[in-house]
Amino acid sequence: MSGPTIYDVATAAQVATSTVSRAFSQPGRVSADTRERILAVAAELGYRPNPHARALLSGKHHTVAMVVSDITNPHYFDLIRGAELRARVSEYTLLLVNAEESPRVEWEQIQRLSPAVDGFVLAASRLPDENLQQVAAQRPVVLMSRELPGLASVVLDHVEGCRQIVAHLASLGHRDVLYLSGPRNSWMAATRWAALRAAAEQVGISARRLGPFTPKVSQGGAAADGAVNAGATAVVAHNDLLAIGVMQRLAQRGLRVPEDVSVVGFDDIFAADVCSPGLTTLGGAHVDVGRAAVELLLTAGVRAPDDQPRVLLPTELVLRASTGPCR
Amino acid sequence: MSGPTIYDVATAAQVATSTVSRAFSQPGRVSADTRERILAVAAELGYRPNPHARALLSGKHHTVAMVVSDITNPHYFDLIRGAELRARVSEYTLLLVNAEESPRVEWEQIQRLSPAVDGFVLAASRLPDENLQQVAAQRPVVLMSRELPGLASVVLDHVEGCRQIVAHLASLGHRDVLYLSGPRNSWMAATRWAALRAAAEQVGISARRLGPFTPKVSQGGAAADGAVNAGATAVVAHNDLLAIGVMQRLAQRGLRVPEDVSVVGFDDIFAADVCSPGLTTLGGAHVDVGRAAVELLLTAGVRAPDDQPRVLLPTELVLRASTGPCR
DNA sequence: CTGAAAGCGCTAACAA
DNA sequence: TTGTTAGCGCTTTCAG
Repeated sequence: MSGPTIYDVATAAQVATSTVSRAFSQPGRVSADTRERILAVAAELGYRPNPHARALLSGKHHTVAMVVSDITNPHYFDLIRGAELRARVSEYTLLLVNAEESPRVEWEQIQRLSPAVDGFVLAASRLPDENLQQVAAQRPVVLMSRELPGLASVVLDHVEGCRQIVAHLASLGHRDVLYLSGPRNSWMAATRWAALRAAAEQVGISARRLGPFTPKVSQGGAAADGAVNAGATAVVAHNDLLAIGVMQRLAQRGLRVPEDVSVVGFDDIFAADVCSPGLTTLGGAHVDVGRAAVELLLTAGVRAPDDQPRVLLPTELVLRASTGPCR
Repeated sequence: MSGPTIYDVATAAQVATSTVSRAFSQPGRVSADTRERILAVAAELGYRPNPHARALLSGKHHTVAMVVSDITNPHYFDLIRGAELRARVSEYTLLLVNAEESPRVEWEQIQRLSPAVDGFVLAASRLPDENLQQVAAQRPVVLMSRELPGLASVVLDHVEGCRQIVAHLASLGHRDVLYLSGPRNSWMAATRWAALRAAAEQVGISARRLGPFTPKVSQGGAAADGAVNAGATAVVAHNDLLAIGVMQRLAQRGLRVPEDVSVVGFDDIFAADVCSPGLTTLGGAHVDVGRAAVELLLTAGVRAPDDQPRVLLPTELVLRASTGPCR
């Protein structure tokens, strides 16, 4: 059932359990040959250290929990991949949990896992600020795609990215952009809208907003109809999924992209490259976001609460066929 | 640091630690009012049971590890989602690990995690049969997208699916199908080839094979060139990613899909629906595969080794524009 | 450099 | 129904 323990190894190797323990955790503090003998015996017996027992005493679990606000969204998979990658490098285990877009579920999961992990990386957390602060008081936390003063975070530079989007659209002659907004409690949605609006003002064009929409393909229909009704010449959808849904509905209604309406998305998911027309979208190294978040968590050591790093990764406006000159 | 323990709760509630323990794990075996008092005190103190301590003694970890052969492949996302979903229902934690297409990494990860989880679900495992048997000897295991006598498994019915593909192609007048094969150590690749071949024979057309190819978009170029060189009129790619890569290369070379070559994929990933032409592909409820695998694992209880369930889920041939009459 | 012994937080007999 | 008492497998003082 549950394999050999250090006792078995100690007996077989004729040493004390503590020596076996040291042979594994502090190789320096055991003489070379005893250690060798122990390792040999351990290997022969098929001994595996029990992570639970280890964690119980040491308080180190070698585990980080990643909470994703909606595991359904393909965009998050790059974050997950990056996080998994970085965790593995340090021989940490990545625990994946889905919050199902529900702050309550997110909170419960975090509370449940809290005593068993070294820290949390939260992807696009939907928790209110106060709750985030509470979590941070218990365990190291790194936010992804969200910022909060006092907490470490990794985000793509959407302010700059939105500026690029608006500049691109303006250069094509558009005098107005319509933002199809994401979920109400999404920090990202608020950030993008603010950035879009500011950028628009700066170049002297108007910015409007519609929504919120659940950022899925299926919601694209409603969003598209709203956009048409608003007489938009250029729409910026909260993410690529929504953008693709918008394009599908537009095509269905006989409107051409980009001749009648230009469409821009966010995330640069794989589908944005293969759909037609190809979707102009704000991409970035999402894998690096995941990677950096775990990196920050693992090195969280001794940073003061008022000295939490905010990592800003560059975005990249990927131009494809969905944007064109204003009609 | 590490919150209150049952001792703190016991003291505060004026009961023994065992009573506190019972109040949480066997609510029935404690009088209603003492339990209520305990829970109240626990809540007030912010007590959270420590999963490690619990696991150490009980041997139940409430955790299942999911090992994915290549987390890069979007197809697995559905499996992951399904697994996460089912795990959550039973308040199990899903531990996600990536094997990076390497049997060695896969083996090491499994060994490392083995003492800390209740079982494994292995997605498209690349391990040789013997290793799988060894793993199964230590812990309950459920295979996804792979079968092995003596082990529980959940797979889509590719035999039937391949028959549908071949029938579809034959009905369009194709007299030959070319399978662009997946990785050499992929059970799926072998299964698909065997099924395709058998189905082709049955309807009296020829089947050929090229590869193996790493099933990524980037490999589609080589696969496409090989297919053209072989004079194929219909190709069946190991997955949608490869199929999309093939279509891109074909377009680049001025060949039309489906007029010159029909293309079929596997998995029905999101991109298959939005690429152009839309990709005909063998889909299925992948989320259910993930769900069923975890389900099987959690109910693994007392099944004999020779009585391991093999769940076969239906496939569905999704017809899109990439297949057409033979030229 | 190595051994003895005391727990980490919790559960599971066994009593009461 | 509740309390007492051993541990689960490991790390970590503290001696030797």
